[in-house]
Amino acid sequence: MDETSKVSNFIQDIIEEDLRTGKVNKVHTRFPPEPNGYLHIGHAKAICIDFGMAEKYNGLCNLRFDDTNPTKEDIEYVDSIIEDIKWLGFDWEDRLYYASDYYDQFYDYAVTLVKKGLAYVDDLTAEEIREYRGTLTEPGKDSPYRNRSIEENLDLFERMKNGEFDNGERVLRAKIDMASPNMNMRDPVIYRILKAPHHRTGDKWCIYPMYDFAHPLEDAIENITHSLCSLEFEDHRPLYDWFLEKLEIENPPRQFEFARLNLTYTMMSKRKLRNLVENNIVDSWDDPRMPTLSGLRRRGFTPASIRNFCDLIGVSKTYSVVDYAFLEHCIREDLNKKALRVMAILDPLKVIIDNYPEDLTEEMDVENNPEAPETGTRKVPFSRELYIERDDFQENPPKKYFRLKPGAEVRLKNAYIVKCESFVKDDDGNIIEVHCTYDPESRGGSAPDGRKVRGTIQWVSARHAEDAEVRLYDHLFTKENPDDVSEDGDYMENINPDSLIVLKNCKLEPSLKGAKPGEAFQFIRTGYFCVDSKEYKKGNLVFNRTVSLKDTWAKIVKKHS
RNA sequence: UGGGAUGUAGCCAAGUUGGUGAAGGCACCAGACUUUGACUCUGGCAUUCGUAGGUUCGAGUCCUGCCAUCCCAGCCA
Repeated sequence: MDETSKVSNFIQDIIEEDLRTGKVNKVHTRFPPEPNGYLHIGHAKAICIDFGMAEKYNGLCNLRFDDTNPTKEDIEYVDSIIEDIKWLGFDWEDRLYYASDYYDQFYDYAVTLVKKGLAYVDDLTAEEIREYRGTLTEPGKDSPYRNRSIEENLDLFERMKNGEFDNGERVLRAKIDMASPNMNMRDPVIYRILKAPHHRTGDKWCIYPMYDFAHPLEDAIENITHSLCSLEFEDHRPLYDWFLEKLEIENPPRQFEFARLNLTYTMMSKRKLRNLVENNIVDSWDDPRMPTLSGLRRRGFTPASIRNFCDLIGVSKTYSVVDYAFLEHCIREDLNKKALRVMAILDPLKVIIDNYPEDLTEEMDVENNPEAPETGTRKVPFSRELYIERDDFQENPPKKYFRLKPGAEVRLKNAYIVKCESFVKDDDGNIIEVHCTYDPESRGGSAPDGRKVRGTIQWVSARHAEDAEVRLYDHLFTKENPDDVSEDGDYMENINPDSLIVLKNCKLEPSLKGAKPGEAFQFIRTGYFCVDSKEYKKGNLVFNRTVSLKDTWAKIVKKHS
């Protein structure tokens, strides 16, 4: 994608070697999601690797839904997965496939195995199969049905297909080695009876292939050259190769495994993410705090930032946990170039310029993005009563506080230099109003006498301000590892109670009134924000904080406290 | 105590057949610049590659032992 892809990784090394030796002529990969949940940032890594490797070496990458378990899968997930991959910017052209497209072929392959004496129908119950399998340190033992005749197996398997048996009554197993130190080779089940309608094949089938059987075959059918998956499938590779060998597949695909993505303060398990939704810890799969692609999208992350992130973290076989700050860096880097700068006050404090005419409004010129001068400028109204950020005034400030303080000057960005003359407190001692005078000679923000004003703050004209709700998001968990829990607790105890802070009384510059979902803004000196798409549909103007700006001052304050 | 894998800075991660300098990024620290305490820029940040030995003129790269961590006993993927 960019200059960083120069850095090599072991998969590139393999592909380059294969291309060099002529082992393969054209790289062909696939991304094979099971449509049983929403895609998350961990899938984005896999997508970037699968599609990225094909792209880099002028090959092809298929999108294939691995839909071999109708009890867990749904069309809803198919749709969301397609939307998310498109959003990331990858294209599979006309190569959208489903494992269910190959059910007839899988069945034939299974029959072939039976005919070769390499598969048999087992009548053991699930419970018995588990007992016969042995343990990690003890070998398993053969099922009493292991040596049925080929004819009987053929007959039984066909009757399984015809629906003559109930769920769980019989399975088809590969005949390999019950004493193998690799559990996956102890006569794995390859077909089970599942009397459940499938979202694509309806009720045509009541037996469904297992992943281990289907995967190498669908890869072979699609002429996949490099079947990339995550580390936990390493133990399955001998089985993957076994099927291809026994079924005499020519130019068989090969499987390579890489480490999946882990992020600090984040969980990737589909099951746990589902729990968050079901327990109303978040309000949906696309809650902006979720690591799902739909959540990140709603939060304001761009496809470019996520792809760049996936590029930068690299590919290896080392178990790793990437710092969330790395993701934040990537989105800041992208948005710094793209986001329009605007002024917004999240926690307003009224400022009155005593020597400014009551009913005057001036239109101040403000640059849209200094990082992209071609975006030009806009007019922002200025008047006697303004709002500034409550943080930007302090009665008794610490040293080196450059913002507004009694008797001192500060620059209102692109407007005037003002001096704090006095302030008003309510009965509880809260500052409710700051009175200033302005220097009429400093229009635009610079003083003709050349005096230096160190602090510059944002402002919004009170009578022109647009009211809006702003949602500040933070990590969903308080611990880097959400599963770092006490004796018999679970990750729920690490939920961050402040992961969402809703601010209802925010004052925005009037140009924000027309903001649309998908537009990125930098609220100057605060952070990057976007319009919440769901609230927008309901007619509400709500901004989500994508990520804050880096805050050196906060660091200094923290260090001295 | 079976099998498979992995161990390079706080984090991610390059290190091709062993050969003077242990890439790069994030984070962090120091400084410059600044009408965003942002951005940008400059400098710093592993005498050492899990560990103990061995081979070698020379090892992160080869050999041996040990240690640590992860994965596997679904009719899930």
